[in-house]
Amino acid sequence: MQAISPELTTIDRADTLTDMTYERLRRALIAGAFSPGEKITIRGIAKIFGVSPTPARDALGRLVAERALEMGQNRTVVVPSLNSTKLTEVYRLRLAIEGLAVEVAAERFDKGDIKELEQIQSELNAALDAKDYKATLEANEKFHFALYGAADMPLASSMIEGLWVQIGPYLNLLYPEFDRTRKGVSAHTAAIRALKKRDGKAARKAIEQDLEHGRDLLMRHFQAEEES
Amino acid sequence: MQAISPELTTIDRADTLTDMTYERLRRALIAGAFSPGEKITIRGIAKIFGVSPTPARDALGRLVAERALEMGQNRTVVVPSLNSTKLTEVYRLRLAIEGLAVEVAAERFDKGDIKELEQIQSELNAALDAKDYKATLEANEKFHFALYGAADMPLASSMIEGLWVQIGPYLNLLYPEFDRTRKGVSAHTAAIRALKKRDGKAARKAIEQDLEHGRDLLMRHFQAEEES
DNA sequence: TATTGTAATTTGTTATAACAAATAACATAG
DNA sequence: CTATGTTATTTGTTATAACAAATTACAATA
Repeated sequence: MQAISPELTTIDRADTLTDMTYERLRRALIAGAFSPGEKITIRGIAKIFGVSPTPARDALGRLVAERALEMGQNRTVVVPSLNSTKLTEVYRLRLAIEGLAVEVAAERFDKGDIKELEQIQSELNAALDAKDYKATLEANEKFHFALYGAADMPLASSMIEGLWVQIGPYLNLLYPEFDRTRKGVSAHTAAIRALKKRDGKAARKAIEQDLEHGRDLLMRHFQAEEES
Repeated sequence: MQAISPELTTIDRADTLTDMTYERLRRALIAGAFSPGEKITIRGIAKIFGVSPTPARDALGRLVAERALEMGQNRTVVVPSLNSTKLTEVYRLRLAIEGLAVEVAAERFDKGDIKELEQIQSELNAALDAKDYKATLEANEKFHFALYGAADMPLASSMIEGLWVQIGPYLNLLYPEFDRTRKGVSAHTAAIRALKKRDGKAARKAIEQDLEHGRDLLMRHFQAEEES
């Protein structure tokens, strides 16, 4: 009954208001539009996005379930704040899960995937040269998720996304240090080189160094802050 | 203002209907009360637990967000079914995350924690001797989460819980094979022995062997099924 | 001025209603 | 008997209303 033709595929139904509210809120959180510790109310979100409280509540519930937001003791939703303890846990998990994903992805990486990765990396370099940090962050995110996507591990991908939301608002802190040393760039090129050779262990090492570099920069920042 | 006395602590407010519906549904899923592929409706859940559609919908949304349930294309919620591909991913993640948690836990394990673990293990042995598989599964779950809890990694714990929900309904399939060889028991005792010596690597190895044993049993079952 | 008690407001929770889409049931035509 | 079109029912989505708990605003008191 299903016609096999590129013109005659199933129509994907429009997103629900809940889906759209969720996605917009999620992007806003990663972009750092809300401050850590800030309270987020159902009616407030509903007013911002022009929807009724129901989809706003659904979206908040979803974000709390995946720990992108925290449920306070009085059932008020707050933007979680990072400290060095939580940062340590996030990076231990990132190293474990993203490291695993890279290793698995390396087995399946083909010529086309490499091409795409190199394309993204040149975008990243261009953004870095232009001192456009926002574009740099976006390209960095694209790079990592293009890599992990090749592993074909949907559960791992959604876990990784959850971890990124935790630290997303803080990634701006990596600059301009990240630009100065460009250790991230060399780690990415090392990863590409390893993937070409289908060397999963080496690719994992490269991504681990990329992550550890970012972790150390963030950690230095938090420890300096927590002393005061 | 906060009085420091065991009698004068904050009153923890009662769970909401959403919380209770969520928890009951979650336990029911792990216990295998629903068949894989079965559709779960908002009003159906509402009727079962005697609540209005709102908390039922909230609970379903939460379970979908943490992938314990799947959202079908027509927005109907269905109980996910396992196959060998998904099983492979779940166990890769379990080895990575639970392995990490054990290693971290080993650093902080104290005498009291060991005592508790040995207590749970003797419960497990007794249940196994009595051929009470339900109690065995419960003790096994307690053992693992007591172990991971000591790592003090809340994000990791909730991720692990999410992975357990995926395979929960299938763990019954491990018996009676698990009873016959009792490889699980020897892996647990090896883990306890390693924890006493504060040897994180060895403890990780022991838990990895425990998981791999279970994985292999399940994998054999799925592959036999998928041939037909 | 600082603290306390009260009133007003805001908040989360839950139930209900209305609607559109999806599914099931059924009758009709070939 | 099978395939099709129609109707009825069930379903998810969304908005709204009512309530209790939490928060805030504010006045009265010390």
